[in-house]
Amino acid sequence: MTMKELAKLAGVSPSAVSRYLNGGSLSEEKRAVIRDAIQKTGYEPDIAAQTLRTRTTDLIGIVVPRLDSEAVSRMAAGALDVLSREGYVCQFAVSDMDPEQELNQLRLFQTRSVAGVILMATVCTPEHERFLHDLPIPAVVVGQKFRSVCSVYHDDYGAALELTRLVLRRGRTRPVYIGVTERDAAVGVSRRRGVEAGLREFGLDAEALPIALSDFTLESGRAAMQRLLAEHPDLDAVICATDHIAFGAMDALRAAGRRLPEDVSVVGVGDSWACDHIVPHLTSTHFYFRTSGQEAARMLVELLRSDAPVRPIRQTMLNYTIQYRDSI
Amino acid sequence: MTMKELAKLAGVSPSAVSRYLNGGSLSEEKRAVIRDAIQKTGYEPDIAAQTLRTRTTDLIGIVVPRLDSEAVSRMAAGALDVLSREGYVCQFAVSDMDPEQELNQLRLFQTRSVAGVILMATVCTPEHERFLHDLPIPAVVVGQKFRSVCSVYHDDYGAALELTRLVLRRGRTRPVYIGVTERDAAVGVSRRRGVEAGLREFGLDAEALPIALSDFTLESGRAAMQRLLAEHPDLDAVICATDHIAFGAMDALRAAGRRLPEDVSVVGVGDSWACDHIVPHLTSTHFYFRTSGQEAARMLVELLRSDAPVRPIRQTMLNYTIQYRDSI
DNA sequence: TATATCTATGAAAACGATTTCAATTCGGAG
DNA sequence: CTCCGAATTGAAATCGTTTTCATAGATATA
Repeated sequence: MTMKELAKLAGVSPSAVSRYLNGGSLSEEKRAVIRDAIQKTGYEPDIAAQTLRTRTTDLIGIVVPRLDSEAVSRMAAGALDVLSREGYVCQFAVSDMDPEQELNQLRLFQTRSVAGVILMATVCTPEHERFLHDLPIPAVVVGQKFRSVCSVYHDDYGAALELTRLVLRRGRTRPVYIGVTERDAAVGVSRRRGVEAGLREFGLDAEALPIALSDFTLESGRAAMQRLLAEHPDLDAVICATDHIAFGAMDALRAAGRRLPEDVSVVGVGDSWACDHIVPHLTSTHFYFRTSGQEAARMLVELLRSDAPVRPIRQTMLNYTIQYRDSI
Repeated sequence: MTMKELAKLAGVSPSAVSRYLNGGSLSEEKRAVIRDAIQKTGYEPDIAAQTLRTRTTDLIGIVVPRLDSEAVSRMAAGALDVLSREGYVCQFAVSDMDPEQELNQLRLFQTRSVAGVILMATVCTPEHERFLHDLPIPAVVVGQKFRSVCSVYHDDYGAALELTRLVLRRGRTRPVYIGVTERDAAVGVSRRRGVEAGLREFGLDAEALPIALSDFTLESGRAAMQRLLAEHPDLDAVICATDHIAFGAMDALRAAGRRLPEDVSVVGVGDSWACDHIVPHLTSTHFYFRTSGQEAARMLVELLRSDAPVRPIRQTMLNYTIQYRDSI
């Protein structure tokens, strides 16, 4: 059923139908006739023809590092929630943690003529900044702070700082840190800096903080913990960049015969649902992942709807909540 | 840059360019000229125009009950993996566990002229069967068995049966079951039936099995456990329809002063990553969620690519692996 | 050599909407 | 009664491709 057929059936011109749908000036009688015809036929306009003609879509591209991760899926759910409520349709692509892939997927989306994109970034390189800034369509970054692009991110520094204070306040003096690659400005750099700031507050030498690097998996966290245990057997606290790393670290500590939390305090970041169910319950900071996705989506919608010639670059940092549990 | 402009620049007709891109008969010289022109201009054909003209797309719609769930996100990741590798683009929609919404979202996808759909179903009603069977585009269901639609599902019955055997073989005689709504044929019905079959194998009265209903949240599992504890204080085993329910049940049992696994055995289904990290480690069955998503995607691709007039209805049941841990 | 079958090619007709554009009608002001 | 602006209307152009269709040349078959 095309608009032409529908028009013939209603005894009007296609233009009239188009005006009916898009709100042009039209007499009440025609309006009624067309309404009836649509009612009867269940006519739906063809989206491909519309986009070809109007050169606009309600498609949003979302690039995520991976889908099967608690933090990411919560962000994605938040974004999808808001966007579909606002009438947009979301296309997802996975970058597989590869910065190059992130850009490739964004390029791919462009050729699919999406109206805007959301990127859950794992890094913040000058190339990324430039690419996103020069993108001809609105873009919002989640999870990393991009100076020249709209972004929504978490208070990584503050969360790590406060967790560190919490640990040191309990009298721990030989903390170690398990972090992730420095290429990740948010998780890799900000959280480490927060920890170092916490150490300095307590008069400790931040330069001397033993650090092991891990990726985002539990297994890798376990391995990192084992390395640290070998080098610093007298450690009495472990600050981890993510909860999963902390879970792995706890495994390794237990396997090494350390009592938790008597011998060693452990903290993570992210407040995974499991924090409350492993033993001991893991102290962590709650990050509002779903909210960050929703916020990014709202930002994007605003950019898409605004017809201002120059678009403001808006940054939103979301706060966190300390979840004090038994692991310290 | 349109095809027309590109053609003029190369000194050929638009048809020639189209033939170059789609493999029509074309002389080697023209081929070279066009290649150069595309090289130079970076021309990309317009997708909207293509779909308008050819009436085909490489868009796939995927409807999931929710995105932020371990099982779902793993399935989704598997599907996305295969589909994007095969050159398709995936649009996601959330049904929010509402069977009506599942159909609505599928309808929405149809108006967006997707080439095919994957539905992660929570129920299997006659209406769903009919709707999907009558869909003019290929469809694959994941997680539920639909007789008249291609589907990929797990061996819910077998997994529940074998877990029940495991529990009873340990000498437990007063098991209880925490399940989910019977509207969910896979999780609600098949798993319960598996448990009942297990009971009968050991000469127990399946009719007398105490059952509490829960939804898919940990909190709800905890509440269900509390109800069962109140009514059957002498229970010595809890079989749970999902791992999250089991986690909640373990919380409630511990709160009630029961020792795990000495006083009560607990088992779940799904093999959440956390099974290995809560205490006691939860015995469960591993389901190949990612594989199910991949498999569904492969099925769909096959349907899309096949030009056979009549499409076979293919069913795939995936096996499971018992993960024997300390909770029993 | 004549005829039939290919390949190579561009002009032009779709695909299904929106958006000029020009024509018509209709009030109301002069 | 005439004239002007606004509201209605449909014909036709347009968006950027793909796909006939027709034609011309080339090659193969008889």
